[in-house]
Amino acid sequence: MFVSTSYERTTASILHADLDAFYASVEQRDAPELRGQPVLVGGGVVLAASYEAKAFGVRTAMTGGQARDLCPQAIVVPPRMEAYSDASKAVFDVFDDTTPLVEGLSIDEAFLDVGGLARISGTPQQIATRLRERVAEEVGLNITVGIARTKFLAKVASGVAKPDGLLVVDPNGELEFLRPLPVERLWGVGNVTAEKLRAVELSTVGEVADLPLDTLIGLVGVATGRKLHALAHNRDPRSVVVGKRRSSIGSQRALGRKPKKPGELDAILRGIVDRVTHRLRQSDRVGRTVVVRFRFDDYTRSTRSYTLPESTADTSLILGACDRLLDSMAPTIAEKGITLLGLSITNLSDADAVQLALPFSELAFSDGTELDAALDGVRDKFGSSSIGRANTVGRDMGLSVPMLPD
DNA sequence: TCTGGGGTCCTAGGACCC
DNA sequence: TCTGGGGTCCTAGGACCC
Repeated sequence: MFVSTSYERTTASILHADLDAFYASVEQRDAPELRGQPVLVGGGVVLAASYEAKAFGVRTAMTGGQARDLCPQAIVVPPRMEAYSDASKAVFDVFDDTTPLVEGLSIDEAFLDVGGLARISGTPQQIATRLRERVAEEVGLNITVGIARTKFLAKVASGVAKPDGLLVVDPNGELEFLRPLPVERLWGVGNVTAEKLRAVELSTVGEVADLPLDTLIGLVGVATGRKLHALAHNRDPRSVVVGKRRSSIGSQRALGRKPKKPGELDAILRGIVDRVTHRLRQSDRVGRTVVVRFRFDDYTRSTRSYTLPESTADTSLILGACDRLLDSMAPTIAEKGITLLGLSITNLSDADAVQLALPFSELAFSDGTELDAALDGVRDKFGSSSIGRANTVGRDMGLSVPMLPD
């Protein structure tokens, strides 16, 4: 991982790039007859809606029924996850070609730090304009870009500017931009938190900012309270971080309400385990914690997890753990009925990494020389040119050492 | 025609260790 | 024998995001 320089910025040089109505736009790009039409991706629940559909009030995560009430003429298409994944890769290639400092947030958005590129590529605004043109020409999709001094403001800016827009937040006008915005614009404020805030008559960012920290913590909890307090005061020191890796890989399937035949759940689980372990192996990761996810007929949810003694991507090992977790839930499933089955593998590490533990008693940190010597020893022994994740494990320092090809 | 599919981060209690 | 402080790991659940 590489973190961009964390000096206090004075110029707006962080870009937040966000693909517009991503899944629906890919569908319209690939099927000309869908262009200009209200398009919904996903029938049961709306995964994405084209802007033509959004004009009727359709929103992501609505049920199919609600969406069709609002927009009966909408064309519904099934999701094509692989097409979206390919389109995402093509867009990220353009990002990576723009600056080495790219931090992906999800399949359709990323932060780009263009602070050091003035001499080579021009101002952030010029860079963003070219980026939008390139993504349109080379991938055939629209992106919206927000530009600001901090990540948070850049993301807010892109949200305000979409669709197909570009907005710069002037470093001299940040509070004027921020304070009138509705609280929902704050990162981490969803329905639940927004309701809590609105219940005490707080509706704008400025009103949240004027609240004492302790009051805010009392309303929404410690972690959320501190975060919101900082963001509402326009404090966001986070840098663009390159090379972040996903920390879980999972898959799930909605099952509908119809009664399940004997053995049906086992077969579905088997399919999900196959899919997830295949993706693990493809990305050269192994995982240690198996999380099985359940949703019941009454739409309550539960998870059951089990941590294996060692990380693995082995189908039969993970399937065995899943079977036991499914069995432990069998009485509840029999009683309530099941409508969703899912699996996540977490606690991920690199499949080719060697886990080492170095006793602290053999290390001294006063000037770092002993630590360096120990790490040199590791490099010699394993022929590795880089040391991966380091963490403390009891009285040892744990190291994850990627085994690189010679 | 009621309810995707992929993720992240935080909290809190209990077990366990030194 | 009793008390305790400090820490990690595991499990389960909840909020939030796209």
